Amino acid sequence: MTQQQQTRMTKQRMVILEELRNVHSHPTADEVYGMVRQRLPRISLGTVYRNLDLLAESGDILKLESAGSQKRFDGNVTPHQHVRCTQCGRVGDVMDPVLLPDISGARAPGFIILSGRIEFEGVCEACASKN
Amino acid sequence: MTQQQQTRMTKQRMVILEELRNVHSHPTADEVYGMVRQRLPRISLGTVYRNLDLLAESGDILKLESAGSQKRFDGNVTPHQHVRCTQCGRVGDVMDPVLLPDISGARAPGFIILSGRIEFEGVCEACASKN
DNA sequence: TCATGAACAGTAACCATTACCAATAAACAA
DNA sequence: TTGTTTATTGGTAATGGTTACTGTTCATGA
Repeated sequence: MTQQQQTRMTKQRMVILEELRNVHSHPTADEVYGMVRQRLPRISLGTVYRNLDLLAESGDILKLESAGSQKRFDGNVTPHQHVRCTQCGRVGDVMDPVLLPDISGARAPGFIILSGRIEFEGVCEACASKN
Repeated sequence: MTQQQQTRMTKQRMVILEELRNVHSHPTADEVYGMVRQRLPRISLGTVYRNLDLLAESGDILKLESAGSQKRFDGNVTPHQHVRCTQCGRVGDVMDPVLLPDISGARAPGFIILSGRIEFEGVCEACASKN
């Protein structure tokens, strides 16, 4: 990971990052907690939250702020797009990114537009089979 | 508003809808509460939440689920796009919608993609002048 | 005008997240 | 290797947005 002055590579931070990179499920903080606890049973939930924030800030992981009551995290920082299940909130990766059109002309009164992205919505298989 | 069987047009629901239509600020539930309380001082916050959900479900208003800790609401249901200030969460309208590219070919393993939209991020003037 | 039950006000509960603090352990110098 | 510094931890309490509950009220159709 990107080492910065005054940040220490703790075992907890290391394991969180590893677990997140080993998985494609875009887990919530709570789910990360469950994963990490299998290797570090005494880790606290606060530590997980703190490290997820730090890792997102340093750019080692992605924090998916898109809709839903819980935030989700992604160990894959290469550019790609996401679908979110409108029923359960689960997030998946879109295979071939749809090209974002030129947004340089976009204007919004009272705002400076910095970026834009495409957000997909849909239904995951688990939810689809329930209906 | 779209009248449905077994839903009653209460004064509270009416005022919430009116206030939301009179404003372009995409308020949070709490801000709607503040606005409505000037006309109905005894309304409860729970009533505001309940009606915002019902109005969104009936399509009379928009619930902006996009990132941020608080949900925001929009009385303008004609198709348009939004910018969100990454610092304060404020939401603004994009003037001329950027055309969403064809997403019919988008694939995501384990998901059925139903829709896509462009989300803008930026900084609002209030936050920009603070820096 | 009356009867019915959807919706209300007020309040408690919920849940994801953040803050706090004494104890621990990375990182670096000696 | 040992000691010092202080970022980070575990455990827990607090926060804040939202939802659920309950007895009361009032919109609606007969």
